Amino acid sequence: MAEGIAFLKRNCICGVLGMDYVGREVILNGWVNRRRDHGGLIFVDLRDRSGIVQVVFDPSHAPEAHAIAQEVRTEYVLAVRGIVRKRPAGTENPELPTGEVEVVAREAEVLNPSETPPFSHQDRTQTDEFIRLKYRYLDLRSPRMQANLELRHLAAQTVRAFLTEEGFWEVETPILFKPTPEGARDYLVPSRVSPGNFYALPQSPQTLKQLLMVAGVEKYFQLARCLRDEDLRADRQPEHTQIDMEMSFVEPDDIFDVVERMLQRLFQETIGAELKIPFERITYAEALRRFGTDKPDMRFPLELVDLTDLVANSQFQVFSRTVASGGQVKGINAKDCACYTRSQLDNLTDFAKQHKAQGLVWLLVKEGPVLESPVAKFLSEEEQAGLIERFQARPGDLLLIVADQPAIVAESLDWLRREMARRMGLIQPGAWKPLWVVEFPMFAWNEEEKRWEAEHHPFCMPHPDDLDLLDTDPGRVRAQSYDLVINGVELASGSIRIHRRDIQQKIFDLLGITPEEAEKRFGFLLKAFEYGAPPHGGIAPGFDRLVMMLAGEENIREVIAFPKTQRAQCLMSGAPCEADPQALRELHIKVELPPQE
RNA sequence: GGGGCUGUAGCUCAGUCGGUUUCAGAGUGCCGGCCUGUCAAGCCGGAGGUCGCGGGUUCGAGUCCCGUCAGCCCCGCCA
Repeated sequence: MAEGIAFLKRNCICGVLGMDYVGREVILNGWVNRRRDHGGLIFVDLRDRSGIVQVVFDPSHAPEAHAIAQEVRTEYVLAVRGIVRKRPAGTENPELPTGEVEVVAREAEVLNPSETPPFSHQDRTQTDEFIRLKYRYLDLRSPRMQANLELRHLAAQTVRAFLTEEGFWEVETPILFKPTPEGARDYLVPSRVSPGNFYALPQSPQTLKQLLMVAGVEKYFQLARCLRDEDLRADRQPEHTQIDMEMSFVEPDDIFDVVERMLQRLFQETIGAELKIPFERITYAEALRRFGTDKPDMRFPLELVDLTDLVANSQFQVFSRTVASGGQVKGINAKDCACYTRSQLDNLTDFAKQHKAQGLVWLLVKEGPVLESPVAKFLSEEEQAGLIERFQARPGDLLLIVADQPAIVAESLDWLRREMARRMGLIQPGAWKPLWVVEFPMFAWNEEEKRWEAEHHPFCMPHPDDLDLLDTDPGRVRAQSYDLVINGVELASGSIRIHRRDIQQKIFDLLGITPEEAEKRFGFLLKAFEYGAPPHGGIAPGFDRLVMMLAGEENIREVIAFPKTQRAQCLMSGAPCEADPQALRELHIKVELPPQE
């Protein structure tokens, strides 16, 4: 081997060292995690991916190695040859997995020095994310990020192993493709050899996986990168990974079954958590009625109670007028919260108003039970008794009521319900409550554009009982679609697809997609469906969100090696950046920016 | 496209009412010295700042106002 390249190569890793290694000579390679210079003895905590071990440099035993240890600094890459020995009595470090032993250095070699790092994961402070992202390769050295990367890897391997056992094939689909029918903005890639034409980066492999069903693959999956040019959030990146799945000859139950067992195994093998299967199921309509949202957090009760009929003729006009104008009156019972102070109640009212409610009616349940509230005098005895009964209220409870149009009642009470669960400490740490939400509406009415839109996507199969409604009342058509919600987070979305040309045509008609447009956008798919498309369906659990959940992270960036900022930039590399003029010429692209001040 | 929070030393932050012996400060890191059992080593010393950037108000701005840039959170959008 050439001079300067040969080095003291490791034959052991740091994290495994323990009493069973005592007396052995090992060679370790790693980074200087910390150095403690006592003038005579120097201690170096050497770190590799597996962990940290203390190396002792003693000038009286190995002066040359000691001299090198004097020169090294944090994050230097170091090779050490030495003897593992039990630490002297009283100097063991119980905080460190390898803390019973240490390595007495005989020889050391600096494999590479390091600049002083701009920040250290050993600081007790939390480094600003801007700095972490700029030096992401340093940030990824932290135990937290290493653990997240490993967890993500383990999750991917578990999913692959499980689906392989179930007979799925992993098929890679192209990244350069056509716009997908998902409704988000596409990332476009210009074609050099076909001037003026563009690829779209896939928002999902939706059409391709359906083609794989036509192709007879029967069970497909892919850890698929999905790209959408939309604004970012704590749980949204421009590129994310889905466990994309599709199966032939299935009904929703078949898909639920395989996903439930997959997640059960995934939670078990990554974090040792037990998911009970089958998961609970409710319809979209029921979710909205009971929780005000299509992704309810089932870790706590606080269900919405409907009072609309009870107060329809109330003297309290906030209630009766709302009902008369087609609105609803609903509320939640916050058990044992009647002790809330006036300022706490005002604070809750503000919270409800921030989430679109016009106001919040609160009633304290006192001994009797009787209701205490500024509005109590407007409520008849029957109404008060009815409220107490309907809320199953007991002295000490706090009733929170919103009267408004149904959508606003749902939204504000959903927020209020989650906020009260937080304030009341109703969420048990480590609780997992998966839930299938089924039978989403097929269409949503776009008021601005005065037309129907697909709630999921246009290849979603309508509920068999609702096929007639396609002609008469599209708004009531339920889709054979389903979401998987865990702890209030939407984790997967899927459906049974349309494999019959006549139904597909009807859907396109309703969505206002002309035959010409359908031909242009998905002609390749429709054509394929004419050659014996099997009944099929699928689902796509969001892999980043899953890992985020398993890792207990609040932010998707913590489980992605090189994430982007909210402005979709990579602070480390500076992407996106200007293109080379020559490259633009070859692509026949002229950049025209808005005038600058 | 909109709302909110943040921006002061490499990093994490304090900086009160606009001034005066707190106005360029602390901890940590860094550099140097001492130190043979530390593990957040210790002790002594030192260097280090365009207070994000631009403009304005004022006798005087880290501090007040306007604009702008960047990061984060949220709404819209989207999964």
